[in-house]
Amino acid sequence: MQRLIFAVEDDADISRLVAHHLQGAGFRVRTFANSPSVIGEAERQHPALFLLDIMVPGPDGLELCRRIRQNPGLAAVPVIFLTARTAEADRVLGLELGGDDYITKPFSPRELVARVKAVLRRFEQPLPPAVTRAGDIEIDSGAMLLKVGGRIVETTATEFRLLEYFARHPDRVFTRDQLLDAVWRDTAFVTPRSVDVYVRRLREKIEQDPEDPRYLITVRGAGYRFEAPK
Amino acid sequence: MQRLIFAVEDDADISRLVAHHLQGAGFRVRTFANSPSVIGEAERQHPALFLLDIMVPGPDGLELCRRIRQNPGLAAVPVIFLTARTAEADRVLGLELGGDDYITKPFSPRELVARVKAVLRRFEQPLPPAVTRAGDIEIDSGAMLLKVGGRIVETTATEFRLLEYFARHPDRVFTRDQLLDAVWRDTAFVTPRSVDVYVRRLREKIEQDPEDPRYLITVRGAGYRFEAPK
DNA sequence: GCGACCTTTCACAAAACTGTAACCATCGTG
DNA sequence: CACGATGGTTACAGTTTTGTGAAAGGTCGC
Repeated sequence: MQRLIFAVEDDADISRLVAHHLQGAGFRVRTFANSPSVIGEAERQHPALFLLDIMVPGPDGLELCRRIRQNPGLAAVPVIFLTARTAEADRVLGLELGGDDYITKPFSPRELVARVKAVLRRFEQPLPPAVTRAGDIEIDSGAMLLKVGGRIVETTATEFRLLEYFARHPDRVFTRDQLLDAVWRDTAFVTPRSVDVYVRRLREKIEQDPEDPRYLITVRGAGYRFEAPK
Repeated sequence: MQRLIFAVEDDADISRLVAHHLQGAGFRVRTFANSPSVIGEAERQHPALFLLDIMVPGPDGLELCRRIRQNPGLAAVPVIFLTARTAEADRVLGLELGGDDYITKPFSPRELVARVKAVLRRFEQPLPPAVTRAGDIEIDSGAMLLKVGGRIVETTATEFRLLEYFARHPDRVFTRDQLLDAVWRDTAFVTPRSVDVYVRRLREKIEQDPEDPRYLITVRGAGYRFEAPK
C-alpha cells in the first residue's frame, strides 16, 4: 500500500534527490522532466500527490496544476509546488491556483518529506464503517479488535486486515493473488502460498473447528471465500 | 461528526479553493455565490461556522453577519470574514460587527485551515467536559491536572495533551502520525517515534505495572489504543 | 546568563511478526 | 487405485516493530 508520488522537475539533480528521499520515506516516486505526459499518466496511475516545479518546460507547473484541478479524476489530488522563486507573489499565485503547500529551493530532505507527509495526512479519508459483523464474529476496525462469541481474540496486523477484507466482501471468492494485492502492503515479493498460512492462522482463531471451517471456505482451484452465516 | 462550514464567496475560483482545502481538513463545506438564501439554509442545516466574503452581491458580508447575530438560532455560530481589503479599518469594522476572525486574500491554505480550526476550538470550550475519567484516572482539562487513584500526578504539557486525547477517544487505534497531528503543535519536524517515548512516560505515570499496561495498549503494526476499563 | 526542565532524537536491546520451505494430506481424474 | 495437482501444516530464521536509557538541544523563568 505504498503511495505513489508524481514529481515534475526538469533539473535532473533535484529530481533524483527528491526521488531518493521520498523513496527513503516509503513512497513510490515517478519523475517527469517535463509536463506533457503527466496528466495522462496520472489518470492511469492515480498518484496520491503531485510535486510540481513551477518552472518546467512545456506548460509550466502553475498551468499543470490548473489542469489537474479541472480534471474530474484528479481534482482532489493534493499538489505541492517546488520553486526557486521565493517572492511572495509566486507563493500567492501558486496557492490561489489550488496548490496545497509549497517548498522553496533549496530545501532540506526532511522538510520535503515532512511537508509531503503533512499534506497527505490532511487529505486522508476518515475511516469508513467501524464495526463489521458476521455470525458470532465482530470486527471493530476503529479499535482494531476482533471478538469471537464476545471474547476478544488477539490478532496480528496482517491477520486483522485479511479478515477485515474477507468480512467486508462476504460470499465472494478471491484468488490468493487478489488477496495479496488487497491486503498486503508490499505485494511484490510475497508467495501466494503465504495466504494459505494466514488463512490457517485465522481459522484457528475464529473457527469452532478449524478442520471443518464455516467462515473461511477453501474453493479448490480458485482461492478462498468468506461465508457469513445467517 | 464532520462539521459543516458555510462559505459565502462570489469568486468561483476562490470558492472552489476554499471548499477544497476545508474538505481536505475534514470539514463539510457548503458554498454560496451570493447571500440571499444563506440565512434560511443555515437555520435548517446548522453550520458550525460561517466564512463570509465581505464583498458579495446582495446584502454584503457585513450585513449578513449582522443578520446572523440577530438571529436567535444562529447568533452563537462563529463568523470569519474573508476580504481583499487589508486596511485596519476593515478589520476593526469586521470584528465590531461580530466577526470572530478575518482572513485577508490572498491567503495560504494553511492559514485558512488554521484559522477555521482555531475559531472552532475557541467556541468549543464549553462543550467538552472539563473532567475526563477512565478507570482510576481523572483528567481535569480545565485545571490541567491528572489524578491517578486520587493522587495528583505531575505531567508535562505534551504528556497531558496526549493522555487527554487518548482518553477522549477511548478504544480507538491511532497511528503515530495521527497522534502527532492531533496532539503536537508543529507536526512537521517530529519523528513518529517520539510518540513512543511519550507513551512510555505516560505508562510510567498512570500504569500500575508499566510492563503490563492496562490503559495504553500497543497495537503492533498500527499504533496505540487507550482502553477504558469498566 | 544560568539552571531547571522539557522535548526530541538516537542507538541498541528485546519482542513479535512474517514468509518460506519442506513435508504431509486430500482431491479428482483416468 | 495411482498419480499429479492443489491445499494444509509446521517450524524457524530473518525482518520489522517497539521498548528503553541516555544524551543533546531548546526554552523558559529568574
